[in-house]
Amino acid sequence: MANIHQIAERAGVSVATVSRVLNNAPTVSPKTRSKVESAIKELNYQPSMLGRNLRNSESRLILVLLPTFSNPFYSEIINGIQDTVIAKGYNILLCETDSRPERENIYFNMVKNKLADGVISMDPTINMKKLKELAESHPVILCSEYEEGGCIPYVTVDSELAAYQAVKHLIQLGNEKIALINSDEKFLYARQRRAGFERALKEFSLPIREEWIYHTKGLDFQHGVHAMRMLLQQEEKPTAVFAVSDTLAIGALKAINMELRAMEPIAVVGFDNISFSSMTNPTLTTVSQPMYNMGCTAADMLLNSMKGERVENIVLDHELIIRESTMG
Amino acid sequence: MANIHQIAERAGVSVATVSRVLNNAPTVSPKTRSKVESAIKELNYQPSMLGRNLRNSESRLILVLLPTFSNPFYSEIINGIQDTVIAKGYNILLCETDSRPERENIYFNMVKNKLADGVISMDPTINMKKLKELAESHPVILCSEYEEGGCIPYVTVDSELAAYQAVKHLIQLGNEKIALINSDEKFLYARQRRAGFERALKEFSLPIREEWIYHTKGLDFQHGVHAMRMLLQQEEKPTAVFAVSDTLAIGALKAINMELRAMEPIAVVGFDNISFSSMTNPTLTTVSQPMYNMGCTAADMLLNSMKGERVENIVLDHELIIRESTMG
DNA sequence: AATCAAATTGTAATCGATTACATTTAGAAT
DNA sequence: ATTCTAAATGTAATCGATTACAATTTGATT
Repeated sequence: MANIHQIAERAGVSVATVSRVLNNAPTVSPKTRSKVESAIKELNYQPSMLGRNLRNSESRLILVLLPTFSNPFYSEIINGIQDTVIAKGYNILLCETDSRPERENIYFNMVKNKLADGVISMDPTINMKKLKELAESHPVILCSEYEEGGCIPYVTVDSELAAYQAVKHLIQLGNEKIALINSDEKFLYARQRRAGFERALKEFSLPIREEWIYHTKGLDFQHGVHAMRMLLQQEEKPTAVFAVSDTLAIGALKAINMELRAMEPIAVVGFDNISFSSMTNPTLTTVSQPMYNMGCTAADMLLNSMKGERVENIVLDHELIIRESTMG
Repeated sequence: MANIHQIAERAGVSVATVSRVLNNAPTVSPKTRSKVESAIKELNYQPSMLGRNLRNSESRLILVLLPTFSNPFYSEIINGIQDTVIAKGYNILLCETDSRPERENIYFNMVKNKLADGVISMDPTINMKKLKELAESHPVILCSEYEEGGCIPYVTVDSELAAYQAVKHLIQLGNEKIALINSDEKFLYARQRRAGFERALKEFSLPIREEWIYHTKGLDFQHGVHAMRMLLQQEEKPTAVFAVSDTLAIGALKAINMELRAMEPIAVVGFDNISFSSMTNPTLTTVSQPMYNMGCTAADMLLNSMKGERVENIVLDHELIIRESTMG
């Protein structure tokens, strides 16, 4: 592959002029420009990003941290990020941390090593202390999961309110025995959704019963199945369930289908509106997060932050999507 | 951020020695090494990948092309690729082409520009001509979708055989009216799965009826729903369906549930064994592809190819997973 | 023709690492 | 003490681009 010197030689100009043509500098005469352009064509030249990146001290790569590829929730967000950054000449380096701390270090180093110009983290399990340290010297944005009162800008939805509305919906349907399938409350979103759950119960003077609150060890379908099985073993069974993730809710639906063929149905509400949620039987009532838009927003915020602008936190709107799982 | 010269100065050695320490060269004396190491610690130094990459003329990035994030089939493969390449000090640049040709060009240029050292393509819609051109000068591996008799090494499963076995399973269950929900037959896998479908029918002297073969315009659930609706409008309805993707099969299941509450069930077989396929109601009989392993294999092949080794095509084993959707 | 400012082009330093080759040092053998 | 070899270290070129600054060209004006 040719380099810039060979182009310069071929076109009979200096490397500076070739570089100017490559970067559309206005001070190149038309004749010179076309000489250079034809040399580029003849030698099938592509400027090396390696040289350019070193000189410009940037990689034009955005690091995106996510806990797992297997939750479709993240796929949509990634779509938004990708569309936004590509339009600005950036690309994304997708990194699944799998909640493994040693992976985290690899990725943090990539930023320090200048292999990435900025970071969008969607990983609730991330080491916040280290991330904050990184954020002091590099652009970082949190997407979906964030830190209250922290210094890293974020885009998210109002989880507490959404949970409140979801549970209120269940109550207004006549349910008085409502269970919560939550993930680990070390995550902020889990604490917030629980808070919304409790606010709704209190507002209608319903008791909060610990035996109807189940904490899962992960967000996979199977965890939802298991959680629901445990809830169904209670002597007094709940009549409705709010799960903090669609994957859990879909697992719960599965468990209900398996265990209770003949019994009265149990209402289920999920969270995220992943595309599967309209394919289940019954279809799933859920809180729709604007995932694609959240991705775009996070990317815009990061790009602005990289330009040195101050960016404000953003809370996007959610929406309760009512489907069959809460319609008897 | 400090650079190698500052470390050299601080440690009282030359940059060459610092570089040797960084790269674990055996010819550095223990004293010198520790001097350098403490300088590195004191200045909190991280070597710049930009400089290193330029000098070594590599990016240690692998480009992975996929048509979409929204099909979970790809998520698992990516897991395998990521685990494999990370272990060798590489990272992946995930690129969703969305079947948009202009995106393709961006990505091809990234390789020519040295922003990526090699390519794994899982995109059936890719411009094969351009990819072959690229493959002449850069390492490229095809994963899942490939080109028969082409020159680019691939890893895949035997789609024709798997489809044959899936349809044979339906026939042995007593079904004589079997429909096919296929995607566009411009894709090799679609042609192969159709061939397997036809082989099974012929073997049992069943007619191939064009009105029971539906071609979708995509792989989303909704396409499966629509396809099944069309099939159910036939005056003579099929009693079983083979869909070439789990997403289509799950959509078909949904359509069956919606349209036929009281009728005798229609057996459904899918393809891929995505995790959601065990959460549907009924659970889905499907052909399991070793997705994680396929990712690992593709990554290994690419890494070997980058080392200059010749790599052979690999066909991995599949397995028919029988679940409720073919159990009456 | 001479002068001058503006437009264009070139020279060479620079980004931060690696490494071939040259040089110095250490330690053993005489 | 001298010589020699092996080990350790240093010097400087190199990868391929960008860009400040210098130098040259152009063309209008007098």
